Amino acid sequence: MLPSSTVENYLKAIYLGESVLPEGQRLLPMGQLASALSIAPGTATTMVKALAESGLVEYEPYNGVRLTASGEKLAALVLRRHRLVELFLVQVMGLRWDEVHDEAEQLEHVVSDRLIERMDEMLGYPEVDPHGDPIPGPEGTIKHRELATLLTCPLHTPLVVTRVTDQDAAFLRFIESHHLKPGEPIEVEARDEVSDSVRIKGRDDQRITIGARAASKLLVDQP
Amino acid sequence: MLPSSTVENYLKAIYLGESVLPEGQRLLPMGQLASALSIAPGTATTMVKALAESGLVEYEPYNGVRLTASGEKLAALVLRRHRLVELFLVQVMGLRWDEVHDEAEQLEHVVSDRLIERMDEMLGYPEVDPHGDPIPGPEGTIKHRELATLLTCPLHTPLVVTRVTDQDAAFLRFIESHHLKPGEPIEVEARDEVSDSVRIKGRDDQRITIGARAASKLLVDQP
DNA sequence: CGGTTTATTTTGATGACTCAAAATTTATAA
DNA sequence: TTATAAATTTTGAGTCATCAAAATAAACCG
Repeated sequence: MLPSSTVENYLKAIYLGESVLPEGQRLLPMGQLASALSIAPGTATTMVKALAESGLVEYEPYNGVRLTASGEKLAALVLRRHRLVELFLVQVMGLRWDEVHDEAEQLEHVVSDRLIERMDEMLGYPEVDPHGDPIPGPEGTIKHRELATLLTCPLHTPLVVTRVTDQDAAFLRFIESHHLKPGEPIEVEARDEVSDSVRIKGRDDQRITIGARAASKLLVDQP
Repeated sequence: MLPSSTVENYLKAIYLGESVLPEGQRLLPMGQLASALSIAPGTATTMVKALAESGLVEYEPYNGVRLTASGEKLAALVLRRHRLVELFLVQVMGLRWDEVHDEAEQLEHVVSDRLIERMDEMLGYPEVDPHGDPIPGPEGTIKHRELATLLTCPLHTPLVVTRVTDQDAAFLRFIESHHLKPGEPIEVEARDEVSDSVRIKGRDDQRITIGARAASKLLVDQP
């Protein structure tokens, strides 16, 4: 039984949802899953029970859902396809990084293993996609690094943007126009609780202040 | 209302089915449609009635179905995506011509206009796909040429294979291994009713005899 | 603790697509 | 022309994925 696009989307959403959960917990609440997929809560419950039947998830009524080993592998493979496709569309097809997410969202369900491996080869076995998200290997193994956000990183320290965890096209264009794409050097000059903002020194010592919400979506690393 | 993959497949099958019909007729029988799509005859009837509701086809009970102008345009655009994708997979991705049909069968339903136009551009606005099938333009216009098959072409005349109208992978590999791909020079030496076969002189004067069934799938043109 | 809010699950229905098998129509041929 | 064969349509049912709204459980708070 190969999984339907719907099942793949559920697994992917659970995978991504789990990874944002506070340490320890690891059970994704149904409400969160439902809103990630833009479906009614009742629908999520029904589908998750079916996924549990198939051994792809563990389901605890009223508590939430988590992937089993096989569910996680499947989810990682969907993510692998998604991210390789994104990178391919940018690198080979010359599409803009803000327009590839939606396209990949469709392609991830139909692209064959054969084609994906060909893309992987053409791209030189890359480790991250255009947003800095890690690309799982062909076996579904993912190497993930702990990165600080602009809210948690040290101040006045040279850093490099390495990941942008939001696929909204307008946000991505904003990031690009201010030279904050993965790879760009950056330094946090100040954070202010009251104004809910972060001041950044970027390329050519340009200053820019962004909201905490946006800042939390930029992950940085030591250069 | 954008058409579902299912609707696209019906329109494509009707389009292709119509084109093989004996002159004049132009009404595709339900049975043929059903078997082209590998579905039960009753299912075809039901769906076709729905398509007629949407104005995509004309349906005459017990006689068959034909595309309306809008249905034909939609079908041509599906075919455009299918054929551009096939050519892209061969030319850019380096896949074999016998393995791209199935992949394109999936991709044709999800690939965006943006991406298709990009492929078209990268390929230099090609007119035919790897099997010699014509690629409809972005408006759904198709330029089609009358070609003879190996059963109808003149004997002892230099010709060029220009189209192979069968997507079966084994057949395509056979064609390739005997240098009968589109572009190859060829000459029909003899036809024999009794043995139901055709003798061909190909590249380097190599002789090969194939069945009439197979011969009817090779279209040729004056060099 | 007890009442209220919030999250989750259940219930009943729907739409798109499919099948198998029965009923019907059309075509064929003796 | 009339019986038989072949093609087509109808009928009844099933699957998958979804929703809205009612019922229930859990969490929160004064």
